[in-house]
Amino acid sequence: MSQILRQQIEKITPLTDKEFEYILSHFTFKKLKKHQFLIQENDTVQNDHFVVKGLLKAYYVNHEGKEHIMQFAMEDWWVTDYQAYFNQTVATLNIDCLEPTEVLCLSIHNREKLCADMHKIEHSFRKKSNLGYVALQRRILSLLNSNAKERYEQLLQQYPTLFQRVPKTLIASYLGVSRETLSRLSS
Amino acid sequence: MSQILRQQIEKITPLTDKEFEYILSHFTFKKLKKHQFLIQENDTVQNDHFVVKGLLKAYYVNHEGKEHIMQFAMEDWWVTDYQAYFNQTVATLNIDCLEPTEVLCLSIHNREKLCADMHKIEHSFRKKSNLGYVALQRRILSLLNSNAKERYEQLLQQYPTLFQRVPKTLIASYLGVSRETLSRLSS
DNA sequence: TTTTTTTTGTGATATAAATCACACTAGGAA
DNA sequence: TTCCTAGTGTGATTTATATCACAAAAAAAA
Repeated sequence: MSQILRQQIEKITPLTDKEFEYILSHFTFKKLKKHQFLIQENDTVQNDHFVVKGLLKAYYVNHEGKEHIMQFAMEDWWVTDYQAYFNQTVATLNIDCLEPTEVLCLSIHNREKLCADMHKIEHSFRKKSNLGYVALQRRILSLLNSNAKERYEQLLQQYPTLFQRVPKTLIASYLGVSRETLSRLSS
Repeated sequence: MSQILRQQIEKITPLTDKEFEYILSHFTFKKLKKHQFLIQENDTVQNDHFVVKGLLKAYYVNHEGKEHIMQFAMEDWWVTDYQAYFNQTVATLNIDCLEPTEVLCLSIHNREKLCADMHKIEHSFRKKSNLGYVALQRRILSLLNSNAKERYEQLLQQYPTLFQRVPKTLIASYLGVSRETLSRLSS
């Protein structure tokens, strides 16, 4: 079950069984129902979460009550309110489950402990973070450079499986388009 | 002169003189004139660059010849085409100098060597990358959630010094607004 | 099954922002 | 100094997209 986590780390650096066991001992397991919140605005953010199974959305709700999706997270993805998690402040994002979900939770304390104890794992986290940075840059470029239709097509190409699991309304909210406009585009 | 680099690293982790000397030996120094390119589209990207002095813009030019600024970089900032740098592919961005500029260059090979040799420096790079990730998330949220005027005001608040050094035309290009619209906003 | 909620499509209208066009200004270069 | 280019402001018009409104379809709940 947690093999999916091991596989992810081992894409960057190989581990012995002992090492992985040690790493895993720093995580806790959490099971959530559909519609259940992982994090709500103003919560203190204890954990980063590795998705073992399921699908979540992390989103910001503005003063008009409008949602904007920061990220989706499915199997093999990490999700939390990173601003709050890294700076140990209060959440500005909400994260809830679009499907029944299972996650492995890593507190900031355990994360830092792991990184201090095991150079390997710090290496792996650095690499992951670098890739994440590049992915966000791509998204920014897409927002700056492309119109609604182009952004839709780019997303469709990048994450084709997402479209079978997520309603269009939410895709629209991720792309920064109204659902009506998105509906007109795909036809 | 390179003390500015040391200061940045030491915000995360203290260094001995020896350690810093060792780190610095992995960098090369480069001096550029105004309008000179640090990276051009289709270049192979050898280095990440720490700005010691000056100001640069990293931007994407689309098929219509329109520029979109991915980031500015001034003193104490890092800049390169990260997608190309980390994946050792060819640049899609251009980076050039808005002012006479001095940078310290770190090849990907030396970066990885430093990180492998010195757990401390890998730690520092991980932390930096995490902060960068959060900053990009904020920018995405700003693009999704705010109109031109709000984005302008957010930027003004976040980087007030930038506005004294960069023409409004470029601010517009960073914000994803036409220069005419930006001009009408600020009045 | 029936009922209720969520998701989607589509018309009509409003609006923010882009584009085109031109003129004015200021700072560097000759 | 004079020229020239980069930067800026502003009007007129167009365009992409948001918003409002309603109905149909699909999915979930009872």
